[in-house]
Amino acid sequence: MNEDTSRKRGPGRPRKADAGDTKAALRQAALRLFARQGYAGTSIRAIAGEVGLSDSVLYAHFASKQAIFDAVLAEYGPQSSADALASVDLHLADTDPPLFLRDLVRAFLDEWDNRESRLLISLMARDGLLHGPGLREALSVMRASVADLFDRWIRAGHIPAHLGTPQALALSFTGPIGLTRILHLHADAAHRERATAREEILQHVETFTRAVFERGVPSRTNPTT
Amino acid sequence: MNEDTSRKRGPGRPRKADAGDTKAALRQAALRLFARQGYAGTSIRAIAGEVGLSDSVLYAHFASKQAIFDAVLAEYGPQSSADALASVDLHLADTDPPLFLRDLVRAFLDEWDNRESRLLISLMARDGLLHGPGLREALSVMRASVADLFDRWIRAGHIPAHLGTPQALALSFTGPIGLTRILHLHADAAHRERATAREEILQHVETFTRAVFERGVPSRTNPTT
DNA sequence: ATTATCTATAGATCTATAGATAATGC
DNA sequence: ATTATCTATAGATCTATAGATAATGC
Repeated sequence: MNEDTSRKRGPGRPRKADAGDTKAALRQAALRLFARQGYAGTSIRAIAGEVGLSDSVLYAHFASKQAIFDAVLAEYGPQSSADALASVDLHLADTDPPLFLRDLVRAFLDEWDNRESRLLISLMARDGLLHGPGLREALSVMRASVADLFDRWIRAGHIPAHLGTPQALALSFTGPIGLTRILHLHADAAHRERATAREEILQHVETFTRAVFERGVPSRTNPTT
Repeated sequence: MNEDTSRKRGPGRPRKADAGDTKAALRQAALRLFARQGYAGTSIRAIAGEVGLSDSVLYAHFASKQAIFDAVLAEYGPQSSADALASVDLHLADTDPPLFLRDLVRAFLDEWDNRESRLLISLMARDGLLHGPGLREALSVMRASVADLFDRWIRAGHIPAHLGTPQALALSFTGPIGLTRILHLHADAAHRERATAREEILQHVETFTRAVFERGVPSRTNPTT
């Protein structure tokens, strides 16, 4: 996608053929290195080196090291989760809530499994970003919208009212998903680890819907030894 | 507990009265700084400065910077959770599982709310320790023992067998707890944030037990505000 | 003699800037 | 003239070591 790094560079502006989007390449390299080694553990030199350029090139594109980090976060940071939501059939939310939740989670899992999402998780697991205001707000918005769904389902009789508040249900539902994402869907996780994580999340969704939704329950099963 | 840092130090071994446990003081300072600024973001000098000593003192107690980090992890790192388990009445596990779970979680919450546990969480939210083998193994052991409980309860008829495997139930139960701990029970969290986190965890436990346990509709336990 | 601290310093590395160089676009 | 790169370097800071200094314990 980018420059031919095997060709030796000299001073001066490169030929048009060698151009490419240097700034974007630097941002991507910075994301990779920040994710693996953290902010303080990543040097300007290392970022430039990844792209095959001289150190000082960074300062032609960004004002400072911190500015690079900010640019990375702005580009890849906590997004609105509109993408994953858009791919779900919202009609199901009223007709078949368990199926709707399953589809919703599947859509998020697809989103979370790609390389950039995983690099973002690795990045956030460093430099204290897990405890920063950005994630807190993103999660707060997310959980509120899930709580709205549960509120609707309780009032429609799909969920018994005595189980808990919509907010409590939202935490019980999203908690295992969020934890598993943070712990296992990161950049350094092997394929096997990620596959297991996805399976466990889907099993949680099944367990949760069977335990919570009114209609999914066959009348009474006697415990068999 | 430690030295009187207001007194000016000169060269040479300090008077006995000023002694204190320098190595422990250095470990504690290192934990604080590593938790707040990460490994690469914390200098030998900063650690020594926290204790009010000269930089090179570190090398009288530890072989290298990395050795300090390792010593911190060995001292404060992922412990066996024996402490929290010991304080719970194991007899309840057979007679009143929901009450047992509530007590168990309360014991963990008390443990997790102290300063050192929170510093450890902050430390792990940096330097990639959330994705390291240490935590993975600790969590694996923990989840397996919770799964054993659920297995027992399913076979004793306390939980319907159709809801899910003991492993799935263990994830559904521990997930929201673990996520909330990681996100909110850290060193920089305000008192208010932590109190809310504890409440949410306990609400999840109530919701979960009501949804999962067979006898879980003695409906009016008590109105929790 | 041993221990625990200090000062001084070597050598590496880091961020950032200054100024040179060469291709581009007008 | 502008843009995108380069080389060279300043100044700060970092880890680690060497050697001095003073209290302790035998």
